[in-house]
Amino acid sequence: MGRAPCCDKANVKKGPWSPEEDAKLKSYIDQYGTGGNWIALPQKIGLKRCGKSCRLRWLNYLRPNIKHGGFSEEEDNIICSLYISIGSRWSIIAAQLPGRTDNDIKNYWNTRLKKKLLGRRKQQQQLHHQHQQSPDHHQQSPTSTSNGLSNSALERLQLHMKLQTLNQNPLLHNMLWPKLHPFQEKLLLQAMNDENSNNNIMQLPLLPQPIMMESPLSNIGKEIMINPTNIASETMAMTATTSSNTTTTTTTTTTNGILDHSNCSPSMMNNNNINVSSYGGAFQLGGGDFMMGNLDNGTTSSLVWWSNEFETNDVNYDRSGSFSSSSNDSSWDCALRSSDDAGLF
DNA sequence: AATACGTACAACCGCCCTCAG
DNA sequence: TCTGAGGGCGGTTGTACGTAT
Repeated sequence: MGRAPCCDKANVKKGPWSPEEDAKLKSYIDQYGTGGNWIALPQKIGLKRCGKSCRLRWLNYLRPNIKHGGFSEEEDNIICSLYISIGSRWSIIAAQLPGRTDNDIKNYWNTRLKKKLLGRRKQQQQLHHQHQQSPDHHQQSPTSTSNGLSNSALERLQLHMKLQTLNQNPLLHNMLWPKLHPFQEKLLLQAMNDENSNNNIMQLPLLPQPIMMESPLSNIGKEIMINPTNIASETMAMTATTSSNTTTTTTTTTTNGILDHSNCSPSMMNNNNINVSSYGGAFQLGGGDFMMGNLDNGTTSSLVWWSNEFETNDVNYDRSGSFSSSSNDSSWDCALRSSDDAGLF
């Protein structure tokens, strides 16, 4: 049985609010408050509006001290930082920006800030996806990418990547990403901890050993070890270890597979460890930027990394690879390929 | 001047959560 | 414990306005 509607939709006005309606609503709430019942409110004041519509109008436009437009650089920074760490939880983000509403921030993000930060890459991706939608390619869900990550998660990764790049240039970093207020830093850390506690955390110690990884689904030893010195040019050895067996696969890359961990973001490194949360990390491998993340589509789980197109637009920088597993302890597929997009192999 | 296209944003939709009965 | 109403929230749509052709 379906839920009863909150109002009589046939007799409810929709669309933009008139100044008269605004005045009625504001005047009543100023005088009596909302009374804790938005559904009953429009009848009380003779408005042919849904209670939810009244609530939205009040919260987003009529209540005092609401700011519209004119987002500052600092606000951009806060929105971006929080989006990276907690995703599209607009109400939480709005709570950190006095006078801003979740709707306002959401609109600002979707129409301007996202384009400002990701515009170039987005265009490239759209072109690429158009290419991929040929009959030879798999159909993709409109809300997911080719590797199964949600658009939101991918955007957050892309933004994180952008931040890593900027972090390597103190001048740019300071210009574009002003230092966060200590409270904002605390909030970020808290949000990240909350997220980490609910997901697989992977430690990526940089040790002079071949790349190794264990199944994200395995309960033991979730870590990847990456050789920080030269990995043989043109080839890369990988060992995938699961809880029940170990297989080794050697694959080739089209470029020198030299890991330059000196370019890892300081925020991602701690005593030679790279901490990767559920939404991934970033590092450089042989001149190309990589992002890494754990993805789980319900039936399979895998650690995936993919490259970020560099400003050179040189396709030689585009590489991606992934590990995948179909069950907790089954064998793994490992691959690294020259590509401009990520994917499972 | 007319039309097409792009952008910004207000508002709606519907799902999920909370809580009272 | 269950159920349903109300509130909260994120995603999406509709439309007005600006710009390009």
